[in-house]
Amino acid sequence: MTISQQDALKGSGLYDTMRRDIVFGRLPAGGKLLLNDLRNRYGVSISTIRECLSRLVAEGFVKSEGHRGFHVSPVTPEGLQDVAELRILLEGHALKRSLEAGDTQWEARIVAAHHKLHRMEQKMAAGDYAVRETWKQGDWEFHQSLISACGSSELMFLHGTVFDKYLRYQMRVLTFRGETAAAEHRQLLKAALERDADTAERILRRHIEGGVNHALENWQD
Amino acid sequence: MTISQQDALKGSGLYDTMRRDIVFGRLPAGGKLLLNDLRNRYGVSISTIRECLSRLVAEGFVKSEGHRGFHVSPVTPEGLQDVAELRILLEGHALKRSLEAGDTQWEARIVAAHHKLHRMEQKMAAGDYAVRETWKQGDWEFHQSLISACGSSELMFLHGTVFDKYLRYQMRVLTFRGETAAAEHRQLLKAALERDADTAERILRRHIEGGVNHALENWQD
DNA sequence: ATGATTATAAAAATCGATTATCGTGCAATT
DNA sequence: AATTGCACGATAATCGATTTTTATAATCAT
Repeated sequence: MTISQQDALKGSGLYDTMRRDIVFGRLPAGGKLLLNDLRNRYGVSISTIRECLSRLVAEGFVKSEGHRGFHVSPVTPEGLQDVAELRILLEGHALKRSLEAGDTQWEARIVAAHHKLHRMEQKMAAGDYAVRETWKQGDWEFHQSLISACGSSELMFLHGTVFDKYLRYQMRVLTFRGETAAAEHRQLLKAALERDADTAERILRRHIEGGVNHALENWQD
Repeated sequence: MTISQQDALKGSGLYDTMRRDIVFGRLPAGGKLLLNDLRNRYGVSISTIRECLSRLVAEGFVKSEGHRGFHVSPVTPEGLQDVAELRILLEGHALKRSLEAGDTQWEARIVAAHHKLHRMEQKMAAGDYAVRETWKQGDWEFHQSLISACGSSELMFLHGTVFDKYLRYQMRVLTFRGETAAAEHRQLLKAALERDADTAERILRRHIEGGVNHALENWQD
């Protein structure tokens, strides 16, 4: 018996879907979130929607104001700077720890993750914009793999959330920055395998700040 | 017309109460959270309880396992180390930024916050254990005030949560470490006012690691 | 007696409906 | 004409009940 599409969107499945919808802009930044609309859109009851929204509020993807409902967190240039600095802080620290502690299995993980990402980057470069989300998924997984030997689950978890907040800003930019980013990913992998923490951190900072500038230059509300 | 005590525990009021109950151990670490019990305990419906739990899950105070319910996040020595390192990273960074950017109003805030904290520390030293929670509230507010000029609301928010996770470990320790901590708070205030970032960060690290060691030495499950 | 299978009870997850709150437009008063 | 108060519609927040899932106990077969 197959699971119907309706049932697939319950519980944590709904949460994943809504978080994605926010990160990838299908629920527009700053937009009002009507409970009835969401109920229709996702085909679940108000209670289930609210449960999900509570989680997203706690993570900062959604804002709630007293008894006046919910809306997607707005995007601002300052917010981008803020989240980017936080990502540099968390990922930079975790990266250092990971390079110190990573074993051969970790090396295998980052090589594998980079390979998957690289394939997506090639498709994007070839103009196949359909893989946009898979591409960014690969991006996420590569960066997570890099820090996966840092030894702190708290840090990994926080980084995952902050990365998605950063990603939301990147997804708003229509022009492509893939070539530069791809080169930085290669350099990052190389530095990681060579356990060159200083270089890795420098590239990471450049990588993130490059994304910030690209987003600011092509800003549109 | 007065607001009844029942109604006071709705919405975000319930959230504050439950988070406090976890941090201060009234909902014991690792304990199972029965929805019916919680409904009776807080006098609200299941839906409201679940909404609140979702938020606490997102923040990491509560764990949820598939369709098998909720339990308070367990405490482990590794978890303490983990959360302490994260606090040093976040608070240390924010502190540096705050010392760079803080104006006179910020100075007034940290002096005021330290004064309130100091009063509580005196009461604790005099044996008035009834102020335990107010004391730790003052602790929280002092550290938040120190970093309040860092310019990043994301960072402040994350620190607030991480601080509470750290605090939960401290509240489990019955023996008193007040004198040492109070001295460190004084040094921290002094270094902050003198804009001596290196000293401030060194004291902060000692302050946090001191708490970790104290908790580990007096560990009890 | 032991392992597998089915009934039963307990708990979680979801839903539809009710209640409380908020925002808006209309009317009344100055 | 402007401002205040009131009523109505819309939306959010909460609840009690239903459905689904999981855990436990009992039965049956080997």
